[in-house]
Amino acid sequence: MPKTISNISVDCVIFGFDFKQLNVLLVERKLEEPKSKKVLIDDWTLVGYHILEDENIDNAAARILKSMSGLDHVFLEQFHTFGNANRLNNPKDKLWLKHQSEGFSDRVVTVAYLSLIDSTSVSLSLKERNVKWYPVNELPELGFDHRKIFEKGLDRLRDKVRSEPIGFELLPEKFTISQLQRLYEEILGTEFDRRNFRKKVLQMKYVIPLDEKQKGVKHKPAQLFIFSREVYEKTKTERFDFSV
Amino acid sequence: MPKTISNISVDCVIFGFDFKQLNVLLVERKLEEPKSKKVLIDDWTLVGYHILEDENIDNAAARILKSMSGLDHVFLEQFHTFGNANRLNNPKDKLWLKHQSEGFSDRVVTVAYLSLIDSTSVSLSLKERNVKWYPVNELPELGFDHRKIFEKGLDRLRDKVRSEPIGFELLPEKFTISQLQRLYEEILGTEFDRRNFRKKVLQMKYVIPLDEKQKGVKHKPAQLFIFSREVYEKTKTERFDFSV
DNA sequence: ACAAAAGTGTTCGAACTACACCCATGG
DNA sequence: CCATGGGTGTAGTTCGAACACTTTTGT
Repeated sequence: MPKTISNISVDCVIFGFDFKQLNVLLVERKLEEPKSKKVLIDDWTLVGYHILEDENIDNAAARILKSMSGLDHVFLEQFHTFGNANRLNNPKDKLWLKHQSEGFSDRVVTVAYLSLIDSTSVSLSLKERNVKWYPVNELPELGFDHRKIFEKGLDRLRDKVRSEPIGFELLPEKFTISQLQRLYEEILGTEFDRRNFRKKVLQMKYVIPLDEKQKGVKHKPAQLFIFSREVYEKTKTERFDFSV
Repeated sequence: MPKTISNISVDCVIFGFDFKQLNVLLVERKLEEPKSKKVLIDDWTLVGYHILEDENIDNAAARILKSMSGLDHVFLEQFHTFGNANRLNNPKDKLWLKHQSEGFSDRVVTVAYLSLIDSTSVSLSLKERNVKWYPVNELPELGFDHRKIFEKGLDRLRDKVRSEPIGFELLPEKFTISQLQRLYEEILGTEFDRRNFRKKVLQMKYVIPLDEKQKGVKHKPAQLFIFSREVYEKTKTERFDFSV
């Protein structure tokens, strides 16, 4: 294992969408008393790790994301750095850090990343550690200050999704308009009128209709679309608001 | 001097507005060869410093901001963390760090903050170190990677100003509508129609007209307004866009 | 045939754009 | 009295909200 920097880490809030719910990827954190097998810790955390010497922090996040999901080149963006002096001070976290004994400091600043992945393209079965998708509304107990980090990541996702077409990162390459609508409704916690939503999406020149339909559904198959970042970058315009 | 953490720092991009231009606060970085008086370094940096042991990073930023401006309780928000492994690797920066000899690491991760201050309420004259407002379009050479940090801070300001009423932080408590307009035009680099801008601002219930006019101007004195964050928080509504 | 989701158009009000003339003050 | 910026209204257009029925497929 290459040497790490003891007081700087990276944590990733990785979102996925299964066409029903918005989910976040968590890793189980479990610690047993060696002899008695008494469970000392059994909760969940975001995926994260310390950065390596001579490693850029963006690269550290990409490395960690890849190690968990197998994915490369997906949406990954820093959103906040958490550095309160006492953020790892609760007993469970101190116990965990002591047992890890990998030379981590007890004053760790962590840089948090938002990641959006097409969870249909990922299978988690291979992992040694227990890794699981949890619906964002039904999270288990989280270790460290990861509840707070998660909340801020979700806030950031909600903000960004409102002003930039990043929702597509959570869908497969080809998607239907109502999948897109359900995604936005899940993220924002609202409902949209189907006709108006469709009208709005069809105006977006970067959402491109295919000559192709859904298959194997037991209702009228929907048309498939792809998102073109290229068209988006070419046609985007600035917008002035600071709402009334 | 209390002990600092050698590899974590804070840098503040502090914006001010003088009713003509958007400015940023810089500190001179000067180093002379002790004997020959030859100037080895003479450039500028953002204001920043290492965080202290047991100090929250937000508090570090507030401390640094106060030490430079004398101001407390102003807009201050983390916007990005810069942690490339080689960010302090150029010769001037290495030289500077060596001469500082305060036990700083050569691999420093810095958490950058955006700060908006009413520069009419600040006088810089008292400072020992050379501190100066520079128009954002006429910056001198910046040390370290501070040019990049500044650019990202300005981007963030432009983003935020579009969706939240934070521009008011750059104005005195009482301001006129055309001061507000000039501010937005400076930040966004655009021009607005005077009548439409006024109409839009008057719709905002959180911009409150006073029974008071400008004094000492050699034209028709303008009405003064104040911004009410309280009214804003009460009346704000979410907005869905991801623009066409 | 039925269940399930896809697809489609119109009307109304709100908001945005463009645009030109008179007013109050200091010098 | 002149220079400077303050203050005002209207018409045309675009954009968003509300709302119901028909179509296609699998079972």
